[in-house]
Amino acid sequence: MGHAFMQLNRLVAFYKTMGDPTRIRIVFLLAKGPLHGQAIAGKLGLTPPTITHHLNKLREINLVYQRRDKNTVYFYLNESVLKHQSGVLAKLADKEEVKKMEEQNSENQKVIENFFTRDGKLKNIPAQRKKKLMVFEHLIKGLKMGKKYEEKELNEYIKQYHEDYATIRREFIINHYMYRENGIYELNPQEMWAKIEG
Amino acid sequence: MGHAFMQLNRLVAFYKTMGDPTRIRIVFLLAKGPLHGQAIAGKLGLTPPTITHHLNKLREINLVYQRRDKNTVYFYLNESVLKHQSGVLAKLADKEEVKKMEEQNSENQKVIENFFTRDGKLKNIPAQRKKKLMVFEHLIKGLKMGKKYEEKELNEYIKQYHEDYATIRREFIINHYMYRENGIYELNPQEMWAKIEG
DNA sequence: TATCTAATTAGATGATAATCGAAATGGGGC
DNA sequence: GCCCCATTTCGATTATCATCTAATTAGATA
Repeated sequence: MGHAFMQLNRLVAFYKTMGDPTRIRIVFLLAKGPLHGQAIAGKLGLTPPTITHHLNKLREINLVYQRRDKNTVYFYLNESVLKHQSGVLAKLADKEEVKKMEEQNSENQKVIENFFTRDGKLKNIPAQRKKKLMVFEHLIKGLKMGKKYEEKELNEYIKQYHEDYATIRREFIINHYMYRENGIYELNPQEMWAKIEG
Repeated sequence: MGHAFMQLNRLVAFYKTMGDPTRIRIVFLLAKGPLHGQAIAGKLGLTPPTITHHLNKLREINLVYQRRDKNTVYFYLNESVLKHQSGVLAKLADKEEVKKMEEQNSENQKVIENFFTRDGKLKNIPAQRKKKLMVFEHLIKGLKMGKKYEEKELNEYIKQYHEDYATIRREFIINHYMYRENGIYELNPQEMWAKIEG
């Protein structure tokens, strides 16, 4: 979707998951067609619990899905994810792509500079969706991954930047930067947009 | 190079290495141009020893190289490796490519069946280079990675398959499946061709 | 309901690895 | 020859993880 920010966590999770011989072999097997657990265990010479373990890892990064037939669970490869994630790093080998990313990065920075005062306050919430998201992504950088926030605590945090904490807090939820569970707010791990470089 | 066999180890090493946030960030930094160690450490907020550690890992998979200027070492990204390794898994998302691999696999199997007797002896050494390599790759599967072989021991192993152990032993060296160091033979780690599936 | 089978969970073990502070290395400049 | 500086090595710490065996779940069949 052409963002100046990247989901570093997802990318890392993908590569970490693939950095295991057993899982690579499973992916090669599934590329030829779906298989059930015991078939995989048999072909690889490993026990069923081990296969379950690895299929869980592969499912966490959305690389496999499953369908049940009677007692047997068939596992399928999700090819689009494979293609997409492999592509991210490949782009770095392409000078043109790198230049594009840099431009987007500086575009982003310009937006941030435009909408924030020199001492870090948000002047106003951008009307344009793209810019609005850039601003939100900037704001959530000050929040800690995995930490649970009381609504009051979150309001205080947002108020550092802008009066209308209620609107912004709501936008965080709408755009899936955070989620709420009985009154407690937390960053959405899947949506941890992190600037990759220092 | 269109082999039915893959360097599983190398592929896994690549993904394992990239499965770390610090190293991904280093790669993103270097994609924009070379940098020296302390610059990287500064940009990422880590200490120099940590950076050295990660650059070693990245060098092991050939993803970076370095050039020295006075006291400062500049690190460069090796783009072709990045492109190539990213491509391997991406191919699995493409039905056509998978079919090609399967065909090569079965072609390979046919060659093995043609040149070996039913009880596993090698009938003769193929004249055609491509087939010859397939046969050698089949033979070295019985050797252990990392183990050091006396010449006599290696001869014995080859003799299981074929009389002319001297020729075959020499071919192992010529084609870089093994290397020799003062009389001791060992599989070349870089050339451990492993069949990916069970 | 009893039983079979495939899959999963739980728990244990052994191995690998990210990071840091402190110390060592090694080339450059004076 | 001596000091400076970027880099590297060493050792310790802490955390993660692949794999197994044993036990459990749960759907299907009879």
